[in-house]
Amino acid sequence: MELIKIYACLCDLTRLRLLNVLAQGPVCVCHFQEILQEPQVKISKHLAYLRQRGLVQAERQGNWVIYALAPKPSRELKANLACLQDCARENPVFKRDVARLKKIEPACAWVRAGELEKAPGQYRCGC
Amino acid sequence: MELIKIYACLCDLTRLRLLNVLAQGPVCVCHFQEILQEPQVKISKHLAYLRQRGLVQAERQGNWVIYALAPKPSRELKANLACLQDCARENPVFKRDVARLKKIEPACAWVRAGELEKAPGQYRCGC
DNA sequence: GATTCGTATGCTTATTAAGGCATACGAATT
DNA sequence: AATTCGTATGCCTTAATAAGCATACGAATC
Repeated sequence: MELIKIYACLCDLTRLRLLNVLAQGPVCVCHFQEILQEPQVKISKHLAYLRQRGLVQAERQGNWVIYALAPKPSRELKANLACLQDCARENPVFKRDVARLKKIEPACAWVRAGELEKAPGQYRCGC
Repeated sequence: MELIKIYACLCDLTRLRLLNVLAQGPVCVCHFQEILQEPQVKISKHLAYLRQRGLVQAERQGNWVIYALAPKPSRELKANLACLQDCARENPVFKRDVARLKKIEPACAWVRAGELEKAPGQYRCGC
């Protein structure tokens, strides 16, 4: 059942943090490392977990892989992500993550825009 | 974190069904068996799981143990139970459970009211 | 006191998942 | 071609969980 799958995705702190950040917009893996302060393997595996279950989408842009929330969420998923957003609003961990996101926002926007193709020789992320 | 605990409780179909039924009011274990059509051990263990994590409350009345939703749910719990109710509304499994509940409603009400004390010799549940 | 009923718990087996380490991969650079 | 960067995956260990069977428990009955 769809609902079970969703709740299974939500019952891990790392995944909750990932989804909370993604609610702000697409983010690449290295930025997640910076924001969550967690090792790359951990981030990558949880993103794979979410992707396999359809909560999240990945798109490669050069060296980076940019993740985003699923484009056409089911009713259940939409409702639960909204609920999570509501619950996360007052939580220090989630708030801190979003704060860190805002700090590196320029880099994220740059990556999201796909401008790397226009900027050869600058394939370093800076994370 | 509170949220993780909640989602862990929600990521099992049996527990989801239990909570959905409990949203209608207190129910005793044997009625759960009738409603969910699942063996007693399964029901009992999942109820214990929910109770240990504070989502649910148990009260003994004679031979029966009557379960109810936690009296003072946290903001997160309240939000997620509401979300579950919303998502469950259109699901055939959940709808069927509630329908079965309505069918045996009289017996449930009788048990809930604690009238067993006034009716000695009738300790049989009828499930 | 022995039995019955409704419920809970201990034990076992199988599945799933988390975390970390090492390594593989594709793309871009030199 | 070799290297570097960002990312993914295989393997391992450990822990958590689900399910079922057998059995224990408390309360009520006989």
